[in-house]
Amino acid sequence: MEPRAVVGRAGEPRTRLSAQERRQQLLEVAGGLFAEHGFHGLSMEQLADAAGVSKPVLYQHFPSKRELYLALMQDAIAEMESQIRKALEGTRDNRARVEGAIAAYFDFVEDRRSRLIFGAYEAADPDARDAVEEANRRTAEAVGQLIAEDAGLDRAAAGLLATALRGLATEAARWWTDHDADAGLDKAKAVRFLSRLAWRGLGSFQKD
Amino acid sequence: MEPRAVVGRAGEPRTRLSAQERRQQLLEVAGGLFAEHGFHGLSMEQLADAAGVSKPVLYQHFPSKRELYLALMQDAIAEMESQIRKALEGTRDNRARVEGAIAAYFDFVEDRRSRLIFGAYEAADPDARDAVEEANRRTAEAVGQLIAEDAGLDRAAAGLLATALRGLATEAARWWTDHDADAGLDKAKAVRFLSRLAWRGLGSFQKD
DNA sequence: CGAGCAGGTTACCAGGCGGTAACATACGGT
DNA sequence: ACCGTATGTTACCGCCTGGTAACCTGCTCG
Repeated sequence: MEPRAVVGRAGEPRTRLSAQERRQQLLEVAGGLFAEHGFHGLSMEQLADAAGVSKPVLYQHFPSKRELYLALMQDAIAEMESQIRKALEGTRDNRARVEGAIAAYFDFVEDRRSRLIFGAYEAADPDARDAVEEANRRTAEAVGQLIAEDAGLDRAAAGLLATALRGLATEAARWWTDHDADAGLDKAKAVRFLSRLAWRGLGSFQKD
Repeated sequence: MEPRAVVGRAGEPRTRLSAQERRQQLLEVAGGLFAEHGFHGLSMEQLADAAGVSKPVLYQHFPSKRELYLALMQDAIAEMESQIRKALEGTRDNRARVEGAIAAYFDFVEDRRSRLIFGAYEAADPDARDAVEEANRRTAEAVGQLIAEDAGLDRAAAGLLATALRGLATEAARWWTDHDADAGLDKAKAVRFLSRLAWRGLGSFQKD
């Protein structure tokens, strides 16, 4: 009945955990390590060791390495989509939407699990690729619709612009997380900068 | 003395090639296949088979899989940098520079070898990651300097904007290569669209 | 013509990895 | 107290893959 000191990784206590607790712990450890080393850079044995557990325990909770990775990825994707959509739906002011969505990307990229998504482009698994592309497509669809509405563009053009904005936000966010230390530039300021860039750029397509 | 029918891949003729010819052929085949399947998705044996040759021949020309891949990647990176720099140095009109650079990204992304670069984010190899990041840093530096000059921004801000523009161009270009079929949108038009977005966005930072 | 060498092949090895069968042990209910 | 079951371990397998040693062959040139 006591919490029994759940150990993060490679800790000593070594107590038995309930199935649910163990599963949760494994998901957390796996998320971090896969994000850091990539799918091929991490073996199930390494993962088990890091979690302070033996390999078969992993297979008690997940049917295969691939499925474990995919599950983690889907989760990260869902998290990202949710944050973006929240930013888009939280207001009716398009300027605020742009800024909110960019901020959402920045927040998400700070989470190391975001690497699971970016790393997935390695074409390795078609399912992984598809999952990411589907998510991108859906958000581009949402953004594109807003753009199309107020600029009178066709779907193709709107999709292109939406994708361009996603690229702008993600790459800038990734750069920022790697360079905020040496480039005294706080997140809020960076987000404001990019919003300005994006918003003014979009302005050139305004219908009215 | 005759050309002896160099065979692209898995062809029947099976004639001996000179070391140089063979090396060149292997580089071409490897470039295509690595781009398509990724580093981990292609074995040396598969590669050898595809080239119509046995495995040791590969090792006669390249010391290891890793080095072969890295060499191909470095080559792709050099190609990309060269095209971008050409676009930036070809004119003094900044508007034309933006459009030229975006067009260069579009051209480059159409080359399937570009996948070698994007796929390299899989953190697999630190050297691969570093090579890509260095290239990105160098072009961001070049672009950032132009931006900084005409907008009076500090290095950090200029770097952020430059990175954002790179993200905009690459992601849009990748999207376009995947969707040009279903979204009747020709390249020139797409490039013009994105240039407009980028240029107007940059306008908000103009000094004067 | 015949020998030497560049170009190419077969067959193999060692190590790592995903995955599993068989066995061991802590813990809660009665 | 004790037993059943959920939890966990040791030890192993088979396969694939990067890489190599040993051997073959046909073109070229004296």
